[in-house]
Formats: sequence, C-alpha cells, structure tokens
Amino acid sequence: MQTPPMIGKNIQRIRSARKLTLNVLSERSGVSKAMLSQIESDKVNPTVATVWKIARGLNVELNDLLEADDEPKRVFSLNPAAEESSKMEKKQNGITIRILSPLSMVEELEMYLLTFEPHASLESEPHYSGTQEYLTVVKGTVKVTVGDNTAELKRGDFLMYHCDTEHAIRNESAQVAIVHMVVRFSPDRR
Amino acid sequence: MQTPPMIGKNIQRIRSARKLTLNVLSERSGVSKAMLSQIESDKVNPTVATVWKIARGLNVELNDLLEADDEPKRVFSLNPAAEESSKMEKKQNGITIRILSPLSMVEELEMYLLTFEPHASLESEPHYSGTQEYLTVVKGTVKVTVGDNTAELKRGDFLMYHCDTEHAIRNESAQVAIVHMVVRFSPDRR
DNA sequence: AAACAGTGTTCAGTATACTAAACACACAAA
DNA sequence: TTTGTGTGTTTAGTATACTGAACACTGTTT
Repeated sequence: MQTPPMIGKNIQRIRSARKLTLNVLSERSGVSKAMLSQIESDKVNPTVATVWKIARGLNVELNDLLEADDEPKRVFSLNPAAEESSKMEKKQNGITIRILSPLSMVEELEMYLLTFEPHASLESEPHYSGTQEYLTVVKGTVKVTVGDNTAELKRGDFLMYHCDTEHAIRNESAQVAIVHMVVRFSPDRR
Repeated sequence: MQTPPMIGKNIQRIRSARKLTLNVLSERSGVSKAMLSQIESDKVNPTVATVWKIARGLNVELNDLLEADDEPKRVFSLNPAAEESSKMEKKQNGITIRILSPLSMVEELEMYLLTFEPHASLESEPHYSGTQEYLTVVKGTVKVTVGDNTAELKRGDFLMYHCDTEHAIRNESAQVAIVHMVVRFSPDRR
C-alpha cells in the first residue's frame, strides 16, 4: 500500500451495501454516530481501536476497511496460443466460480477460483470415483467436510481429498472467503 | 479477527528483527520516538495514520501490524491413503517452496506454495517443452516475466504460461509474497 | 398546515494521542 | 572516576479524537 487508506469511503460503501443507518451502526459498534459521520467524511483521523470496533459492527475484517478496494481480479495468459483461456464466471448461491484453466484441459484437469460470500456453502454428492480435489485458501476461512471428517482452513492452508465421498465447503464466517481449487480427473483407472 | 490487534507486539517484533532503534524508526516513519515507545508498550491507542506511517517506515503492509501473527501454515490431507503427501519444505535464496501435491503425482502434476521474501526472485531456463505452469497469487504482488512479456500480479490474479521459454518470478516489493503454482507436465507429446 | 420519525451533520466539552524535551540507564572511552 | 554516546522511558503541553446533545433536513402522517 503506497497511499494512506481511505477508511471513510470504505466504511461508507459497506454501510450502504448493508443498508445500515449511522444510528444502527453506532449501536452495533459502540462508536458514536457523530464519530462515524466524521470518519466517513474524512474529517478525522480515527484510532485503530475505533476502526476495529466499526469493522466488528459491519462484520468485516479490519483489513477490508483499510485496504484499497482492488478486489476485481484480472485473469489472463502470457501465452497467445492459449488465449482462449476462458474468463467465464458463474455466480450462484453466493458463490462465484472463476474458471482459470483453459478450455482445452476440460475433462483432464481443471482449476477454479471460488469466492464464497458469507455463509455460502458448496455441497457435492459423491461422484467420479478417482477424481481428486486440491484446495488452497487464498482469503478468509472455510470449513471443509469430507465424509465425516471436517477441517477448518485459513489462508495458505492446503487440503486434498478424493471426490468419491460426499464433500462440502462452507464459509461459516461473516467475511468473504476465496479458495483456489484444482480438480484432477483420474488418469489411471477408468 | 475476534480480538483487538496487538499492534505493540507486532511493531516491537519487526523493529527488533530489522535491528532498528526507536530513533531510526522515528526518522524513517515521521512518528516521534516517544509515541513509538508508548505504542510498543501498549500505553496508547494509536490512530490509523500513525500506524500507517510506522508500517511505511518498517517496509511492511499495514495489515502486518494489525493482524495476529498466525502465518505458519498447515498442510494436510483428509484422505489417509494419500497421507504420504509430503510436507517437505525447501528454503533457498529467500524463497520457501512447499510441495502440496502427493509424491505419487511426481512427473505428472505438481503443486507448490512459493513464499517469496522481499526482493527474492526465481529464474528458470527454458525446459521441458510442453510443460505448463499456472500461477495464482495468494498474498502480495509479484512480477512475472516470460520471454519478453512481463506482468505485475496481485492477490487473486492468475497467470498461465508454457515453460519452453525462460521465465522468472520476482518479488520486487518490500513485503512477503505468496504464490500458488501448478506445474503440469505435457501429457500429449513426448 | 402541524406534528412526527427518520436521516446525517454540527456543536461544546473531555479524554487522550502525539510531540519535543528532559530524563534514566546502559556501556565505552578517556 | 568523569565524560561521552547510545539506548528506551517519562514528563508537560498542545492538538485532536471522541462523545452526547442539539441541530437541520428530509419524507409521512394526521
């Protein structure tokens, strides 16, 4: 980050998105609405404690209020021959699926970037015996259940499992979570 | 984050690691050394602006001072059969390579988590015609050069290229960068 | 129209973040 | 010993973050 954070804009934006009034946010966060108003209009230099309370009140991570909002992610390829690399995005049930791998690899190896809205979950029936999935958490935390095992993963954590048992990925937190997924279709048997 | 950040501890830790005195950090950051001392011993509730200045002085991201230090990442598998999944880690030239994929997949598909210290870079000669690499940035920013194309990637960005030209991944920033890499050995030709 | 209930903003007072300077303690050099 | 140079801490004063209350500006209801 090269430039001081625009906290005001961020709080303002998220508060509007949540459709909260200053009074409500004040109650939830324990910060006076006078202060909220002044912070949003960049009239003051809030303390970390105050911003942290606001983050709690908004159910976001502290960093989400301090970081520039550069979330929209670029996807591209340096190799012209593979430029067909699909930029497709599907959105459903609070989950945005971005397909990273080129179309030519379908049915062999696929890579996705999954964005989970708060409390979104992705449940899968057992399928494709032999297929494996590899998860790496890029942001936030998710809870992954495979059969009757469950694991809580945070950023940087990695998990691999076979898809022949039912499995689910859940974002039980109140923050957005992003996970990188590689699906490998079994090359050997079948 | 459930608990207010322990800014003091973080600053203290990083400053010691950098072997900086309060005077020096004060100069670099523009924050008085009196304030630095009080912040480190949790006697005050600093403003965001102040903490931001300190982050600049320390050459770290603002978030690194506010977040709990839970960086050590877990790697494991829910599938007992694949428990041989190597937890190997190599460290060299400021780059930590964690192998994610199970050993059984070697020579076919490999997955890594690469941690780049500030200014670390990974240069590769052209090799294995047909082999492809897929990068996803998990933290920070890196500059990737393939042949004479160069791209600056930030968190969430994805990039794919063929390995038959020389390529390099560089972390030119002053912060740690983490990238997820999938290497796919060409199945068709060869 | 008046009275109301909701919004966000501005005001006056107080608590405190922040600074410059003085301080205390270490270790080294004379 | 004294004198110095470095460390981090504490002090006193000023700037300002923060609060509760009053305010202004909607739109609705009677």
